[in-house]
Formats: sequence, C-alpha cells, structure tokens
Amino acid sequence: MQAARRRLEASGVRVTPQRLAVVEVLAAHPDRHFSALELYENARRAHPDLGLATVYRTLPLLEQAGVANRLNVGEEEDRFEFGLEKGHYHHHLICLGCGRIFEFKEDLLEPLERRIEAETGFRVVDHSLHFTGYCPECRAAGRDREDRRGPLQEGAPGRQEG
Amino acid sequence: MQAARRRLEASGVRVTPQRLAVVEVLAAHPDRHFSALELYENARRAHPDLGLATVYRTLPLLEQAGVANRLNVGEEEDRFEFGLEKGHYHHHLICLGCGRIFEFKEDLLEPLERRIEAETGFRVVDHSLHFTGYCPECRAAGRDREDRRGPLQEGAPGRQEG
DNA sequence: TTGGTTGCAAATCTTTTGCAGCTTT
DNA sequence: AAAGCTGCAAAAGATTTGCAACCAA
Repeated sequence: MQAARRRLEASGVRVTPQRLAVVEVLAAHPDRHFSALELYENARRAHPDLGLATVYRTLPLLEQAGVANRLNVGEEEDRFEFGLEKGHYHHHLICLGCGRIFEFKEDLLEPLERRIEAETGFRVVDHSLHFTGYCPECRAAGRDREDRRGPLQEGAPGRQEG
Repeated sequence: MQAARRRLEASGVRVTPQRLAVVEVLAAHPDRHFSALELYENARRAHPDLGLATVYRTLPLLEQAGVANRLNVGEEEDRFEFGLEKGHYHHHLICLGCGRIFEFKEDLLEPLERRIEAETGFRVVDHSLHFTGYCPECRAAGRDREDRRGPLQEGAPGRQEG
C-alpha cells in the first residue's frame, strides 16, 4: 500500500526499504499486535535481507513518529500495532486462555487525566490500560476454570499470527 | 513485622525464611515498587545467602496469593508492590523525567469492566492502568521540555531506591 | 519421611550495541 | 559527499531451569 510510504514520509524519518517493509506489515493488519520478531519475519517476505536489529532500531522511530504504538501487555516481549490517527483510542483485552489480544474502542480516561493533573500537579502525557481475562471462546471451552494470572496456556493458537 | 508472617501463612504457601524475608521487605515499604533485583538486595540483609533465583521463584507465588502485585510500568523489568487487601485499588503515575512511580488512589474502572463484559462477552479478571508524564519536581526543573515517550533520563535519582 | 525448596551455574530470550560497508538526501 | 542506515555477530540484561543438597510440614 502507498499509504504506508506516505505515512512514513509524512513522519519525517528517512525512508528506507527496510522501514517501509516494516510499516507495510503494520498497515496491512491494523487489527493485529505484532512482536518485534513477528514483524521481522513478516517484513522479511518483502525485504529478505532485513536484519532483526534493524527492526529493533526502527520501532522506536515509528513509535515517536506516531506510526506505531508499543504495547506492554504483560508478556515478556513488547507488541506493536499500526498507529491510527490521534483520537482513535481503544483499550486492549488480553485473553489468559489463548493469549490473543482483542480491542475495545473507547477512551474515557480524559476526565481522569484531568483530575490527576488538578489534584497532584503531575502532567500526564500518555496512559496505558489493558484488561486481562477470558475471551468468549475460552470461556466456552471452560479454560477459565482457575483464575488469577499465570503463564499463558501451552497450546495457545498462535497468538494472533494467522 | 509479624504481619508479614501471618500474611504468608494465611496465603497457604509454605513458609520459608527466604520467602518471609522477601515479604517483609515488601510489607515494610507498602508505598514502594521494587524490581526483583532490588527485592533480592534488600531481603539479603535479613537472609544473606538468599539467591536471586529464589526471589524469582517466590514472586509468582506471592502474586497468586495476593501478597504482592506485579507492575508492568513500561520499563524492561517488572516491579512489585505489597498487595493490600482487595478494594484498595490505586493507579500508577510514572515520571518520564526521574523514573519515580507515584500512586493515585481511586478505581473507577469497575463500571467500564462491566460494560466490556456485557458488550463483548469477555470475562474481565483484572486490569492494569498507568499514566506516564512528568511529576511536579521534574516540571519545575524543566525536565518536561521534549514530550513523547522515550528512554528515561540518564541521571535519574535512583528510582525509588534510597 | 518426603515432597517442596534452595543456591549455583548454565541456559534462554528479548533487546542493544560495535563496526565496517552501503544508501538516502 | 556527509550523515544516517544496515547486517552481522557479540553483548547485555532480565528471567528461567537443571540439579544435587536441604528443610518445612
């Protein structure tokens, strides 16, 4: 998609085929949440000699440019999603049964942020919110027997990766 | 404090001096947020031959028992705080200037959780919310010049420790 | 007793960095 | 041409695991 290139150019960072390949993967799946490794594997299809280190060096740039969002969902590795334009906020629902990440559109934290600023003097720049629990499928499969957080299930269905 | 021992016993996990040492550190500073390493270093004062691996093996137990809360505040390592009784929720404010973590008492996420359950069928077990920004001190020191997330300041004042 | 625990060292895993050569502007 | 990028391999940092000895219930 040209959208990816335009987005990159608009962000001001230097456009290279490697960066473009990464952004194209993100842009092609705006609903998915990739680990750096997954991004590397997918981008490699368009640019076979891409290096993993380059992906790691690219991600903070994309993040700062608002082209990608970094998610800290409690797993060991960070995940990344395509950064939609400001205002299209959503929260993440992380399934403890299958590891998949779902989205819930809505952002009602603005009022809370303002209260925090007023009451504490802390200037809020950003926030991170996610919910853990069990998705409908895992509930149906009875995978929500034992509660409390813990390691994700063994045979989890690929975690997003199709 | 005997409180730590009672708390451990009540949780059902086997009580060992190592675990007790860790819980005592947590209980002695309910307002602090320790990394596993900091916990290890502090607990070592009461139990000098404690091993770091033991701390890492103990933390998930305490977490499951509700004796400790694991925090994922965007840093590379997880942090832990003493787990107060249910209902005493608070959110975390992470300063991008000095790395310190502040708390903000309040939990108005219950209604949102219920809405999510009703609208998506996802069963919410827990949530994680934190805000990033600049604390009053860092604002006063002009450390909130450049925005956007990025690595924490070089000479950050010890991050809680001290 | 006896299964759960522990310390140590080695192993994993994710992310970062040094460096020499290559590319975008 | 100059500054910024890239790939590779090595390094780093956090967390986990194998194992034989040890200890709480």
